[in-house]
Amino acid sequence: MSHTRWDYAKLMRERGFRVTPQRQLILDAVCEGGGHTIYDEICERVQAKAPAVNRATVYRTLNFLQGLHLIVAAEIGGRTVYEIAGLKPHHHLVCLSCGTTEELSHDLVAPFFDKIKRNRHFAVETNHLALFGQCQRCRAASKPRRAR
Amino acid sequence: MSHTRWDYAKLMRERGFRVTPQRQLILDAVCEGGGHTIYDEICERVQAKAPAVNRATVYRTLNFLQGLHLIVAAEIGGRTVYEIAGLKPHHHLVCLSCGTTEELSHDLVAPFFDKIKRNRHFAVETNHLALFGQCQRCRAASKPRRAR
DNA sequence: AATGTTGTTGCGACGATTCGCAATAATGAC
DNA sequence: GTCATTATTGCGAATCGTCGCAACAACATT
Repeated sequence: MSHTRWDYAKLMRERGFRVTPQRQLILDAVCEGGGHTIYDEICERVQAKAPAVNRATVYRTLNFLQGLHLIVAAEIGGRTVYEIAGLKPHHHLVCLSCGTTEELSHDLVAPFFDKIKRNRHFAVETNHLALFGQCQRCRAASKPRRAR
Repeated sequence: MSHTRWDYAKLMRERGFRVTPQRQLILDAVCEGGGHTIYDEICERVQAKAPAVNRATVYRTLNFLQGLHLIVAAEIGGRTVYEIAGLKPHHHLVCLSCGTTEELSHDLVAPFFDKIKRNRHFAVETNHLALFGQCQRCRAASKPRRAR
């Protein structure tokens, strides 16, 4: 499991938080997803091992883990997706016509963030950007934006 | 009221939609906010004039007005903020330490979107981007990220 | 001005998410 | 290992945003 690379237990205790089975299970569940994982998948994996874990606990823990920067969240297609943090930052292009999402490498984004740092002295930390627009195919077909 | 510049009534009728008091009130309410307005403020202003307007109608109308590009929405600090569209597209830098938001001109962003179009053949339409990070002052003071 | 058509609204209900609080259990001190 | 402290959980209730549907009202036609 890739998250064992960071000593998350130590990190939590250092800041006065407690390491609970629920938190470990939920962190594992996000990890098992590999890439993007939605709330339902997380709940499913957690409850397979511990059916008694409460819905509210899952929500609270996901926010908590975000606060520790152990996981990151992004809004894609109206859903919140989670993934383990610390991987290379990456981004998404979401088509407003057909709804598909493509990956956008950080290499293309980094110079833009650098420019903001130089011009505005603001250090962007967003590492999971979602940009909306029209993909190549839909643009060629000039498909209308679909209702959301 | 700045939105009277666009003949929104004509725009609606041309596309087969109807101009209702509710839609006018809600558009006014967004307008009165000047800059960013959240749902609660809109509701408050609308219900001051017409207490019977339903919650669902406000939500539906806000989406509707977005569809017509009369208003734009953005996620800032976990809240959805609305403002009158038609102004020059602009963006925001939100500081994770002190919570302040600065404006980011589209001039700085446009070349980035152009690059994406050239490289990925994807036409970004996001006209209200929010980037998170640390502002100059907090970076100098190396303030920690505040809890959310 | 009266009428018919049909886009909109208000309502109630639903699932999703958050919140307050008492019970529980992780942690440090002994 | 036992105990005290208090962060965290589970629970139920409250809130948020959306949906289906019947009643309503905007608008074109006459």
